[in-house]
Amino acid sequence: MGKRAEALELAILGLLHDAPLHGYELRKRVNSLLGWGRAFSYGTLYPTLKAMVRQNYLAEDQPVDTLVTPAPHRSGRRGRIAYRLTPEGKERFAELLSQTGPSAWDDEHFGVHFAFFGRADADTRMRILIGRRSRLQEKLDQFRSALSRTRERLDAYTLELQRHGLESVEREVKWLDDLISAERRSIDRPPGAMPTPGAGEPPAPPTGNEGENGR
Amino acid sequence: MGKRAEALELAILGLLHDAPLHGYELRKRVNSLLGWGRAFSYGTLYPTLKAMVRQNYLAEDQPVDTLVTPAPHRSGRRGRIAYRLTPEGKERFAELLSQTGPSAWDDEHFGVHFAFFGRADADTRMRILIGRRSRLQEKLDQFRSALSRTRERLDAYTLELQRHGLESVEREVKWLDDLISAERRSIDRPPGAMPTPGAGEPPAPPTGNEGENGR
DNA sequence: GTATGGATGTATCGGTTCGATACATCGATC
DNA sequence: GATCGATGTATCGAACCGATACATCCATAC
Repeated sequence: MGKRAEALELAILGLLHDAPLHGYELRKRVNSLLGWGRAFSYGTLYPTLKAMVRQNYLAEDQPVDTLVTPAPHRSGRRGRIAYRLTPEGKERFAELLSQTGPSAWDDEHFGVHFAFFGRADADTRMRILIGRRSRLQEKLDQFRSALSRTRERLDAYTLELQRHGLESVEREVKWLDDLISAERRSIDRPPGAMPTPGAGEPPAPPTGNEGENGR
Repeated sequence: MGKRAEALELAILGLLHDAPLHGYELRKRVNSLLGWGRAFSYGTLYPTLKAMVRQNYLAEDQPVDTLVTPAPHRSGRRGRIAYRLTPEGKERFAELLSQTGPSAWDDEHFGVHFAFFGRADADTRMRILIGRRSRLQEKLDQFRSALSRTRERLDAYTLELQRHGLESVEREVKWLDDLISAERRSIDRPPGAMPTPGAGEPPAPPTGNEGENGR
């Protein structure tokens, strides 16, 4: 199926879980949900939607030509097709949601999985966070060794690029560490507790995070 | 030609500028040069190399079967093809290097261009940095407006994902600001000055950068 | 009133790019 | 002396993007 379409499938299932949507809106939401990453194109979205209909995860609600807006003199407005989750779709969502392994913590997948963490159980959350962390740790290691191997023969700009890349990954690891310890705390505590490891929340800063969030 | 292959072309020209390399090594260097981003596959590299040979930017040095390593009893070792820059290739490199515009500060392109900043003139550098900054500012704006539009109906995890994404972009803008002011300073100063806006260099920290680079 | 332009919407097509794989040599380790 | 992993070139089918076509709605300006 392709890694990217796999991530898209989860995103679609998750977004349609609460309310039916049509393609255009769906795409906007998917892409703002994963704001930082690459955007999905229609050329990926529509074929994926059709495939999911074929597999019976989704159903199409054709609007026939009835009132979309209760406007007068409506006749043949180009219908917008609302996609709705079937029971099989809900099952599929649960299945994808609970899966751990590389297909959950790869660069392509992690964001979507994280976005729907609220619907996953604590065990799955923890496994994915740990997996993602060690994935990044790997990346960090080869980064550092490549850097130390070639430091002499790099000019200032290339070196700065490497340094910045390294710092970004380090920062992400730190973020994950905070999330992980927040999860651990909420396991020991009543299950109604929220993570909120961000900057600005008064109650329980995760570890020792400086809130140097100027402006 | 495709945006991605365009970036690859510049990377190849830049890496071969000093010394010829063969495909395997070339791929490793390209991908470690742009460490953070997506890696290029052979399925992209080899066709691109062939196209560049066809356009006369590169020449292939077939090793025939001579000594690659001065080992004894050599005969028909599978030759590794070293790619070498032609004069036209050098011209092409200069041309790509000096171009500004979206094709220099897009997500796909910025990293490669920055990596070879040392070979570009100060004017080009500044234009690309400014362009990149405003590109990120755009992204920041739509990020923030999307966030304020939907804040209420987001659960804690989705919100945290958004917050983290936003923070990453903000951090990148800050990085660019430091680079830009370092560039400005080195324009007023003698042209032999180095940027070195990173953490750890004693001389001239760019603005007010905290070096909280623990471990 | 109407045109011009932009947001909303569905859909497809050509070409680019990926991921997996085949194939082959080399050095090491057991 | 065989098995393994790294090095190396190369290709193919499938996945994916980007651009575009087409159509309706609604604002604002003319």
